[in-house]
Amino acid sequence: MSIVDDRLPRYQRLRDLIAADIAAQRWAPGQTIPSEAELASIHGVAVGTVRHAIDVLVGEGLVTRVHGRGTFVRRPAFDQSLLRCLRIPELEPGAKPVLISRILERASLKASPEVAERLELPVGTDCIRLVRQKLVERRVLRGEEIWLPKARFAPLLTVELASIGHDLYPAFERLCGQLVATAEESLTAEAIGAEHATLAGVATGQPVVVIDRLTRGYDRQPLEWRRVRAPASAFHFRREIR
Amino acid sequence: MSIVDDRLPRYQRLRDLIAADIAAQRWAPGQTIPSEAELASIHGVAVGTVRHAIDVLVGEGLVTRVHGRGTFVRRPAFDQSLLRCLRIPELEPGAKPVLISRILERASLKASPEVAERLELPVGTDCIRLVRQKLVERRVLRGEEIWLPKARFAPLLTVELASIGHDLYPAFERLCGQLVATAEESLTAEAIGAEHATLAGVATGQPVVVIDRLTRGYDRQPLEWRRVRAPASAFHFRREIR
DNA sequence: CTCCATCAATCATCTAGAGGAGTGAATGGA
DNA sequence: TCCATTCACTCCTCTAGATGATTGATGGAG
Repeated sequence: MSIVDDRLPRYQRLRDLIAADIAAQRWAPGQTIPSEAELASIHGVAVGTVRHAIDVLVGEGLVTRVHGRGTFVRRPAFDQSLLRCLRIPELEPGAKPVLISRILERASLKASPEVAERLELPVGTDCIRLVRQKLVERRVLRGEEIWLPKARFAPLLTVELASIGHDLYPAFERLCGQLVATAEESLTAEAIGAEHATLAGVATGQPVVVIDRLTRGYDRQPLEWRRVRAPASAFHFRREIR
Repeated sequence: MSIVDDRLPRYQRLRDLIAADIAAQRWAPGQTIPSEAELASIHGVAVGTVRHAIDVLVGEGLVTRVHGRGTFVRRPAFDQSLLRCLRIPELEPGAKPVLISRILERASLKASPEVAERLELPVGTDCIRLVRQKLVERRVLRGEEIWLPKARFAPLLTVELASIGHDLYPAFERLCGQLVATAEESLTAEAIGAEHATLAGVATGQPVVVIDRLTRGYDRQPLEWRRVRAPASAFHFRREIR
């Protein structure tokens, strides 16, 4: 797949080798990779060079170091998702709100040109479409339309809806063996059309934020395309510029 | 101001020292700091430790390294601003659109509770309020309301409006000697009220994005609080999650 | 059983170098 | 004048260690 370029510095080549091993799931997410001393002796370089390579991987978010324990393959940080910028209404002070999800539709469909482009598939490829709401205490937090390539996610069509659960990514892993590695998100806002208003839980014409998410596996292929609509009033995003 | 903590590792202390010198404008933005070898001999540490300290500063965006030339004090990257996510309508293909700004109001006012909180000033402190539009070929791109502490920005009240120019931050520097170091931005969306619709160039009730920006100087004090409204249809933001 | 000291494994910090590679200015010949 | 070479300066890569800090497991004392 990815050939290591001899002209690169050693720490870069080492980074590529380790990254390839992670991609090949040689070490599962949450588990440690070999210790720095081990990697140094395996690859015949100094520990400093191994540290440099791992520094790069840490910067890229592929691994995390824990002092005294080891270096761990990291799961992607979905707590940084734009979806986390949707304020959850606090019903009772102190009570932890419970997020429920309700799947309203599940169907096998052919990829439209738009879906095909997003999922990087030929038009007409078999796909799965899920329509889902996220709820907090019976109130709609957001509405979601999800597209998945059927080839990878066929089990989702046949299992009981209840067994999918409220979080999709664990289900991807449990039922279909698909691990999420990265995601790209984009954000726009619009006045919601009648066709989406009910799903998002707002009145037609109200302002909503539209969050698109494309998740990719460790092989960099698209796994899921999702379009989310939520009331604009609930959305608040912050960032720092330096 | 900031006391260097002896318990911290050397590279961290060194980072703090260098950062303090940058904050004190000992080296101007765009200029080099002393070479790694020099810093090592000045502070009596190994070059590796200096490199580590500078690695941290690079990660924080305070400096940039250029191979063979030196390490430079960096200006903040405002090309990452959310304001850059506003699509500029392309009127003629190939033609580079010209951004014009028009100051509609300029006044000296007392800080309201909200303004005071944002600028971290006592309520009632003298401030300057600017109301401004950004235009592309006579079309409104966004509307802005800007608050500045009068103590730092008094010259802006008396100069000719034309001499402020289209970009605010160069004017801050040129006319008031104020350098922008960092900014915090936040984003929400709403249906625009009648009081802001004209400024933002949209009809009342249309969806707009609201971008708040607080800029700070190298002394970490707030310099400017700005609230921007722009048509939601023009806004598009992307990010990657790893 | 609980608490605490010990210990091995692991990452973190730091040193002191050698040699490589990119940059820009000075130099000198065509 | 123009261009290639040289050279000093800078950051970059890499080595081979020593020592410190953190963690989790183990085993003994109370």
